[in-house]
Amino acid sequence: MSLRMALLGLLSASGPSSGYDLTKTFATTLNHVWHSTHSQIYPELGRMAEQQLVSVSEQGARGRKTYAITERGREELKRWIVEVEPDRRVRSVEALRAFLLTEVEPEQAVEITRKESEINQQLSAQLRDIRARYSDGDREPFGDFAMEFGIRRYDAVQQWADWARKRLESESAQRVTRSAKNKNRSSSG
Amino acid sequence: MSLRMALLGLLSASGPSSGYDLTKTFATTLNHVWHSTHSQIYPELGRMAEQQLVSVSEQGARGRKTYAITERGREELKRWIVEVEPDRRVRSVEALRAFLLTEVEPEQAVEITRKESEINQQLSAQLRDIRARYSDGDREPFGDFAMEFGIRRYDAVQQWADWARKRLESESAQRVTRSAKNKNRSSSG
DNA sequence: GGATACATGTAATGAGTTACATGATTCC
DNA sequence: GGAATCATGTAACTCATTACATGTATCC
Repeated sequence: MSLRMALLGLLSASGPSSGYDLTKTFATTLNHVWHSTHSQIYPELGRMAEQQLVSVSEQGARGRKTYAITERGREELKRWIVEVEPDRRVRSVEALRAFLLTEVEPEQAVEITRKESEINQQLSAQLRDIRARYSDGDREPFGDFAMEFGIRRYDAVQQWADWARKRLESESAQRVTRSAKNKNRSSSG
Repeated sequence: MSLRMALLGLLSASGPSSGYDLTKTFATTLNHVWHSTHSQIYPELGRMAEQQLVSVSEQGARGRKTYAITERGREELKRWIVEVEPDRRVRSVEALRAFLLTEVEPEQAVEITRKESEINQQLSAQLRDIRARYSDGDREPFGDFAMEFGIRRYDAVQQWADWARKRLESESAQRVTRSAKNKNRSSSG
């Protein structure tokens, strides 16, 4: 249902749009929220039209269909937001990698956390950028809460990665120190 | 591949286990990392055995099969961790709800953020608990990085929810103040 | 006339969920 | 003997990804 609700939310907030328009929004803003692509979006819009959650409000050039949210669609959306218990089952590749981090050589683990920090910093910056552009009048009314959510999540992962790298490096340092001591002991014994 | 790598990681770190054992670990610790259940785990172990990433090291009572990671499995696991670029496509119901928050009445939005904060606090506490028990000797060697990751992520969402609730409440307050002023104006005019 | 962007679709495959199904052992 | 737990499996369905497929309008 999430893809469906994301589509209804966009149609509600930004007004009537084509599948093509919606796909572009999914590729930019919504990419930080709920990823999807046209091969999922077009058939879903079709099913939603069948069920009268949206209507084809206009047919334009190049086969363009403009969809609008219906009253039924709006009701469904609101009902879902307040009534449906969110699915909290976690499936996070980042968390899994964290889980598996000690399976590889310490130097490789350090490199992974370094990269993870870098990428999450970039993603956070990307979102801050989108937010800055929105604030300049171009503002969609409902973006703020989601952007803040995304920024905080990316920042948290970045901070985790920095913490993990430091921990890995201090462990390596201890190992080096220990092996240096062993060397001294064996050469002096 | 993620389910497969989670299974290889568990077999590598905790030693030979049955599908049943692995399923229990998925239901507890790994639930905060990569959710899965027996109906996915059993067939996957079968496919992994076919491909010699694991071997059936023992057959016990009640049809119990104990799987062990093979050298090939270990290589595959390490290769995946360091070489395979993680899929960063986001699909987060929490972020989506944040996105849709302004579609419902302010009071409902406040209630949603209140609940979100509460639940994430509980999830964070749950993980801290698991970590505390691990520290008491029972320690699996590789849990720390993933637990820290999960705790930070839950805490970030909790903090977002608190921030969002405050923002929603101050907006409501402003609306109330404004409507009170309008009332005064109309009654005095 | 050719490149680019607009615009929509479908088919095959893979991953994940829910429900169904069965049987063995242990504890009381 | 009955309940609980151990233990493994499969089938139907939904959701998501990748690749294939086609055609139009605009800009240069």
